[in-house]
Amino acid sequence: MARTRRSDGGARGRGAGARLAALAALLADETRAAFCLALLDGRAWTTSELARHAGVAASTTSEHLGRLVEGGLLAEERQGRHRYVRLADPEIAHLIEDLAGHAVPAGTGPAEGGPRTLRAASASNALARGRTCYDHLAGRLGIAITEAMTERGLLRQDTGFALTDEGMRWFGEQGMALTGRRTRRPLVRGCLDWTERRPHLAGTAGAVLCRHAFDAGWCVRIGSGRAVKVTPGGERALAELLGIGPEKLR
Amino acid sequence: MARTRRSDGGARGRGAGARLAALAALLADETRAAFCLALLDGRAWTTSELARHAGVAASTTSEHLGRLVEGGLLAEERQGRHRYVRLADPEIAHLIEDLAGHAVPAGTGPAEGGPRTLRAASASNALARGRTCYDHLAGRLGIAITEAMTERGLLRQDTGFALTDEGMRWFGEQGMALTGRRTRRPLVRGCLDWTERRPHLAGTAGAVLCRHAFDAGWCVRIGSGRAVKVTPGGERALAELLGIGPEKLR
DNA sequence: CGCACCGTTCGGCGATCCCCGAACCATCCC
DNA sequence: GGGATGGTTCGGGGATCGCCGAACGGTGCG
Repeated sequence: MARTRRSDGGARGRGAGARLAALAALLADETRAAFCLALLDGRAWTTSELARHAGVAASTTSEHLGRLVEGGLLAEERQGRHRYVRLADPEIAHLIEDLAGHAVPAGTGPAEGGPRTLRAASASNALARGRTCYDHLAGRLGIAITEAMTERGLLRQDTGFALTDEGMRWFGEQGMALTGRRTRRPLVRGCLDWTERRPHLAGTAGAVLCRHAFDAGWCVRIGSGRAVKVTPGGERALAELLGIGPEKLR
Repeated sequence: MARTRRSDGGARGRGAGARLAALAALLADETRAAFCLALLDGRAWTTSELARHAGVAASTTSEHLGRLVEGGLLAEERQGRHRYVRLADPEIAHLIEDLAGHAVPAGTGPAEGGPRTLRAASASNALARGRTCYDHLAGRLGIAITEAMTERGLLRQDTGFALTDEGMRWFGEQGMALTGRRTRRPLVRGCLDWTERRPHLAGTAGAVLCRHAFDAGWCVRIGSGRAVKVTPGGERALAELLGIGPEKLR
């Protein structure tokens, strides 16, 4: 039951606070938060996969997913007896990344907590080396590309975050079309990398570049997670096109 | 008592979900959300002011503020018998703005809900015309400035969001120093305006410009809220410097 | 000093929330 | 058809949360 005694005060429309609270409440549960973080890999998960991942019962998962879908954070797709869910759109993904980036306890660096087991440590290393961040590249790989583009004058980060004219040409020369896209999504945006603490290329251009990197065989996914690995051919291509030395990718 | 049965899964450090949930929980209450939205005006409020604004008891307010401060969202300053609180830093302000921007119910346009009373309608109009968004200018005023700068080649929004070299020079010519600032805050960033649905200038440059606008008498605050009004002198200055016609500010 | 005011702490009430297991429905496969 | 699997619904239990009023400590002012 909604309380009604709220002062409107700001006159920005009654209930702006209530709507903000409702949105935040969707992420204010550990289990739902774990779901959203898992879905940041950009793929669609089934109910039972998420249940196993978070360690809760299937019934619990079902209810949580219902709320997340109704709240607009997730989109669902039914296939046979499976219910696939994924993040509703890149906007949402960026919002969650952003929020998660602020959720690290103050003062703790990248080593934060630290993995407990050997297996976890190696997985953590792989993620730090290269991973996808929803639909673009992050980790040292993403940073290396972003920095190299900046050094080569394709991207400027000193007065904001935008492609230069050369940068636009470069995308075209590589066969990655950026024109003619009519979406509300920004062409370029910076996305703060929580392992590297620096922005990497996101937005439509980041997504196109990521897709191209997979299509051209520059990198491949490791296992079923978000981690990606640069192939030998990818190393050559990145060195040739952007002057990225192999040591930047280790 | 924290539950311990979580699967780590992503190996991104146990408890990433828990931390995200804890952060979101701070905003997941209608009263706390109302506090944060009120504090988006960039000023420091006292406990009792916020209590009156949100329509809750002082004791309730005190407890909420304790949690928000402990969670790092708010900074506090004690002065005599008053406790002043404000948003901890511009990062936090941007995070809340961003989250609030996504909290509008899908499909509802700027008219959303609509003010109930005549007084609320006039206040709402004033806010739509011009307001501060934490420490920079928003509303039609903020958009008009941003668009004018873009048209004049001072800012480019087509391939991201960044000042051009001319833009950097322009700031210097106006006596607004942007160099020599060494903060982790980005020099320029876009901030989505929820009444206009377009980005306006934020970041350090946005804050400097806003401060200059007040110092030079281009605009003044209306009453005690976030709304601002352009002065006659401000109209002349904006027309002269950026070619902004007075109709853009109505 | 004495009064007014701001803010905090504490006890307790009511509501909500999160979880699970059990029962049930739908789908797929043999 | 029959059995296995994925997903949902429902009831209930346990914990947390948000709120208030009352009592209390500090500060400022006449």
